[in-house]
Amino acid sequence: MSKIQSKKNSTKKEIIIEKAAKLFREKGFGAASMRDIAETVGVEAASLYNHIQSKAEILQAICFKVANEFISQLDEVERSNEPTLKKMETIIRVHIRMMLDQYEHVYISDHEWRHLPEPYLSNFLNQRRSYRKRLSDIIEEGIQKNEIKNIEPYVAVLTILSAISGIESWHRSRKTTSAETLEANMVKYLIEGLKK
Amino acid sequence: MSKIQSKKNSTKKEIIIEKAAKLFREKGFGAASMRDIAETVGVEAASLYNHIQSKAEILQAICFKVANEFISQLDEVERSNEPTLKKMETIIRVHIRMMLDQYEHVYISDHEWRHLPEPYLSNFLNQRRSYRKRLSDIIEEGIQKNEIKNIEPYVAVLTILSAISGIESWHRSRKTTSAETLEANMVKYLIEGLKK
DNA sequence: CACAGATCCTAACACTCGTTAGTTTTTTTT
DNA sequence: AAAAAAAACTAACGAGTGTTAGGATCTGTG
Repeated sequence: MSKIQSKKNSTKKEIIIEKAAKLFREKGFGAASMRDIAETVGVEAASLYNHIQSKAEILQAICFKVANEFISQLDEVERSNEPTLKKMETIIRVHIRMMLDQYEHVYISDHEWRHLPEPYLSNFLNQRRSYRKRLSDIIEEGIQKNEIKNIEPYVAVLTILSAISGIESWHRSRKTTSAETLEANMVKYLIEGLKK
Repeated sequence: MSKIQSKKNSTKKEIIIEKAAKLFREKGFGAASMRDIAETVGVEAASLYNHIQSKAEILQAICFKVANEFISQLDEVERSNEPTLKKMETIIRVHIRMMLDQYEHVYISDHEWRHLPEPYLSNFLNQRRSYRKRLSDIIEEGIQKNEIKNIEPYVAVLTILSAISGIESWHRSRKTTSAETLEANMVKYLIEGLKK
């Protein structure tokens, strides 16, 4: 049982996941081969299997790490007793910053989840549905409390999450707009649209 | 020279493109094989090559058809002398309806363009950059004319286009929200966010 | 130093991929 | 009905896929 040196193991595993993430984002999960990944790690393809079990496991690790991070941040927001608009602003900022700071991982979780093997795929989609439902409930509560404008909550959630996921495109651009400007203006846009 | 029966030819070609589009959307360009496409068309894989030149050609046809449609709609809006807010609403509605009516093609154009071979890839990206610049110019003009709120035009464009492209997720859902409700609410959200 | 275990390598397997060649069948034209 | 054209088929190519087996090498502990 290799428990003692698990620190070194997980370190190498993390390197593999990090390099793989970059390639998955650049070329897509299907087009990035194990040999591609191995090359950027500086090793032969077969050697990767001393640290991971399969290509799919890398994708799983990325997708569920991101999902868990979003969920635990939402837990926190839900526990707080802020007004609805403040809650939504916090959530929006969390999403924007995740997109700015962990671009690679969030992008993969957004775009490559369909390559997850079952039962992870169903699991992931259930988590996502549940997450959006919770966001939608926050908005619905805000409408009933007359704190935000009357808008179909599902559509508002869809609009917000999709808008933010588009930051991917900024990330690949020549960045004439700074990250701060981007965050400030997108928050402004998305929050103004919720106000009464 | 086969020009006379070009109608029957392009008809079969269109069938292939349509079936391929469905598969590209479901499984991604890379994961959808020529043999998959052939099966849904009801033919052997090799027979496809009597009507198309390559797998990539199918992707090109889809991406550029969509791009051209958006561009020509934007031409029309630019020629009109409506106020900025009205222009933006028209563009937003065009995008939403394209997403509703031509889901499969628009989705592919949004998500699978990276698999375009050169020089089509550069071409496509140039067209896209130019398109976004034109949208951004409309917003900038609106700000200078004091018709809409002071917001970074690039960020507004990014937000609008990304939000709409998220309708993809609605399309795959159980649709407890009707298309009309979706369009009305998304327009409301995105336009309110632009108003002063 | 010697042993153990972790990590690497080479080689290969069993597929699948897009595409081409060559032939046969179906459809259209004369 | 004969000839020509279009479209289908079978078979195969070369390349690339994720993954496994088995052995070599490196690393750290006793």
